[in-house]
Amino acid sequence: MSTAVDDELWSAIGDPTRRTMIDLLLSDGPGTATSLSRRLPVTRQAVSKHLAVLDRVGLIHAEPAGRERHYQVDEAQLARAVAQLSAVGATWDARLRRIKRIAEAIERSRTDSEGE
Amino acid sequence: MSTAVDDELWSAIGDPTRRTMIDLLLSDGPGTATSLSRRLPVTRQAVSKHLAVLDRVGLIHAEPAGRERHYQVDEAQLARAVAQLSAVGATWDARLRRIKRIAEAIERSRTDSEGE
DNA sequence: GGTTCAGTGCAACCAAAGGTTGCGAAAGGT
DNA sequence: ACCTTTCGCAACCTTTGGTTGCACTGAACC
Repeated sequence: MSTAVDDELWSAIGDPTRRTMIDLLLSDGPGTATSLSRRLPVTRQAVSKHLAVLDRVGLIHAEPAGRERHYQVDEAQLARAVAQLSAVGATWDARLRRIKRIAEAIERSRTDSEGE
Repeated sequence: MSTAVDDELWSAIGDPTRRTMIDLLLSDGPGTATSLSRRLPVTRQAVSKHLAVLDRVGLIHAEPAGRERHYQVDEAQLARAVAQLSAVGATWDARLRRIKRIAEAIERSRTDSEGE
């Protein structure tokens, strides 16, 4: 099912603000806490905390540049996260399909014995 | 990007306990707060709250049966959630690929001008 | 060199969410 | 009738996302 490490990644990308931040870092390239906060409805400090969380799980890494800290997405780690997303999706999808097959089988056997 | 409705679905399936609950409801069929709590590391009340959350966003629905309340996954809604999961995954995947292409292009132009 | 300005980090504080315990109420089995 | 099981509600604790306020540092400008 899901391990502790998986849950860390999940909870990291589960937050809507952090998802948007990853989106921004991917679409606009590396950015700082201040630059990100300008494009988000939260303060710089909130962004800074989120960056710390994402950094801890390895989804991004910082690169000090003078007085700024440039954050950048770790592509390999994000690829891993995406893989886990699709894995859960695939699991649920498969179970939904199985349930549907069973439901259809029941429906068939019910209509088969309808004339009794 | 992400709408408010999307975020509701996300935060619903973002919680590890709720994800496991959905897993259990899919694999073992309908269940009650008590039956689920027996297979989870949390109390019945915690499970009950999660069930309420999942019910509010429509991912599951309850069916009162005597003194019990049987909860069951809403397949259509879960299918929608899965679609959103894979949508985000696909977006990030595409951006990762684009970044990789750009990086390779830069690498090429760098090695081209290496002999100067 | 000193002043000023933008970017950061740290600490205190607040509200919401996940989790717990304790209790009373209602449906079932004996 | 009694006891058990399941549930819902309320109070409480802890974590987390968010805020404000302040002190610090690198860079630019005089």
